[in-house]
Amino acid sequence: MADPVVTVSHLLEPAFTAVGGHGSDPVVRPSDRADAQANGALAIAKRLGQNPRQVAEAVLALAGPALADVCSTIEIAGPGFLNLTFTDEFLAAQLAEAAADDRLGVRCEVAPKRVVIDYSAPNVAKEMHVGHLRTTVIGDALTRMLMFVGDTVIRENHIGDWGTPFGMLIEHVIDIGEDQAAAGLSVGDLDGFYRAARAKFDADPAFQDRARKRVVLLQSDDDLETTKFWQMLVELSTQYFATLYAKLGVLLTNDDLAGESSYNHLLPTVVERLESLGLLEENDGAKVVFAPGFTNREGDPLPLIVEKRGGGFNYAASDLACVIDRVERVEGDLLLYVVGAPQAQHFAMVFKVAEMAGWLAPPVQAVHVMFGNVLGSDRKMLKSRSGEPLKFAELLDEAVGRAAVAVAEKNPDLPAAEQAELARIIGIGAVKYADLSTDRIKDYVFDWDRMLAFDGNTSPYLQYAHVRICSIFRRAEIERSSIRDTKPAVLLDTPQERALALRLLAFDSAVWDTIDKFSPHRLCTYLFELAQDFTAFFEHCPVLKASNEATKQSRLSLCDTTARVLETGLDLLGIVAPERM
RNA sequence: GCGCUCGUAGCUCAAUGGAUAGAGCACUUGAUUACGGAUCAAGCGGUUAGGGGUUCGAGUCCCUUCGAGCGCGCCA
Repeated sequence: MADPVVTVSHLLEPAFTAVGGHGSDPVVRPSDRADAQANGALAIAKRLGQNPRQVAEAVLALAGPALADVCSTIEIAGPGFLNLTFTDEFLAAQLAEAAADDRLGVRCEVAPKRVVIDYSAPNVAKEMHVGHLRTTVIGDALTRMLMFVGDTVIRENHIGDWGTPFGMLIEHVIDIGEDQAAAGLSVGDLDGFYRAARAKFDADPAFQDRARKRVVLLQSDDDLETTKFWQMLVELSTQYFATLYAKLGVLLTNDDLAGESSYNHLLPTVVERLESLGLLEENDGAKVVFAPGFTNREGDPLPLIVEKRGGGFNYAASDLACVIDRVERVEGDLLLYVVGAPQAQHFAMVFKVAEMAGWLAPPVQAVHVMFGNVLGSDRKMLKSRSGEPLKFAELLDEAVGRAAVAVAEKNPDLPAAEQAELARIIGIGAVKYADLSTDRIKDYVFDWDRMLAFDGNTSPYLQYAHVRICSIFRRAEIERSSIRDTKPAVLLDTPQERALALRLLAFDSAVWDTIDKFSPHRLCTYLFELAQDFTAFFEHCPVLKASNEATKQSRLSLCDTTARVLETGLDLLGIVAPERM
């Protein structure tokens, strides 16, 4: 057990209290009712079997003198709560320190991790739909944040480029001719192509037979013609994906592709290793591993099938190979899988088996970063007007189109090219923010009007706050960087300035909070609150017409720091902060 | 049947086991000769699905009932 006095001093350490937050035992945080509240005394009281109020008083007696310089008031509030109110000088000093930092006061991980993050994962020769929106947007935001705090992040786009549908798809290519297939696929009509193949497969037994034989040829890996057609399908699809990623503005490129097929060579190894460990059992003709804790419909133990009856591999084998590859070759120590919630049981079983086999062992950790569905206003899976799954590309186009209408209305004088770029920034930002701003685990309701509104918790509201700051500097013809160079003293004379300063200092804990839980909505909430604090400041505290020069310089500094936090924060979400809109 | 994830204001959503459960939208009322009104200030709105339990303290953890969605061996 830790010495309670040590814990107490740690708890109230001024540098720690100012930013409110991140650590193995965070017990101090910003509060609306005081600048910081400390409630760790209760935990200590519990351990020692003492009265919480007495412990709080003891903490106060111990820490009070040390805090006298930085706190204007320290008081016991409630049975174990300490309320700390910081002095303006202390806050100003903390803010100056944060503003001078490229990371705006966000501390880097002491021991950077090597993170492998698996996200997006569309299927070859299949259209991306809204389901891919969440994994792509969430995965990308997490990637940016982990990189920001110093981790090494390896992106892997586990595209579906293998499996039984490819027999059917390749036969369809052969039927309609290579050129026509290429023409159809390159315009991005992946669904039409897939549907045509599927229809033939369902209707024509002879075609089915050809498709099955073609799968065997593909998997035997030595039929040049089959491989050529397969490569063509993969290449055309990935080119199409790349255009969508560029449109969406995510970090993924073709360099990040790590399709299922790339683990084929490891599949026999998976079986061999499981076999030699004695984990593999024959069951109903298949080779399986029984992981404890999983049962089927009848209440019997549920196996993870690694090798199918008759010798084929399925995605469980592929995912196990994937774990081996990511741990042993890539040397990741944190494996993130940004995949929908319906896969929860699958990943639980794969991780369990990987643990049993010793492939996943501390400190290496695998996390299924799961997420809920995107719903329409009817609370059912989001569909297009025609009732089909909404295509990713259509969704992005509509977002940009809707934003373009608003941009044209508000900025009629801007050149067309600039309007178009703004529409893209605003439309795409709105889609991403709508997705990121709610708890990923829950389903969320997709609503065009709400996400593109300029008020409420939306990206346009955040972008607008940034624009207003840029506008101040533009009007005054002051370079933002010049404020950073002169480093004026920050004065916190009004409640709005004080609230803004405290919020700016909480950027660090917002980022870490988000990373600890892999929950981007926490950063969204922070940025929204920051934008609200800023607009309140903007309304009440004239900057350029401040009553004296010192106040003006101070407020310019607050503006610049706010703009940088907004810009940086939005960038961590994959959203651009424009200078005008 | 078993399992997973949910259930918070009229609507959309927040809330590390901590103080009087907070925002936004909508609605009502105010504010502009200020740096972009794409705004701000205020009001209205709650038995956190129901019931037990653990705890100094529960929206949060445990049990249970109800409701919703999704999974449950050779697709991925």
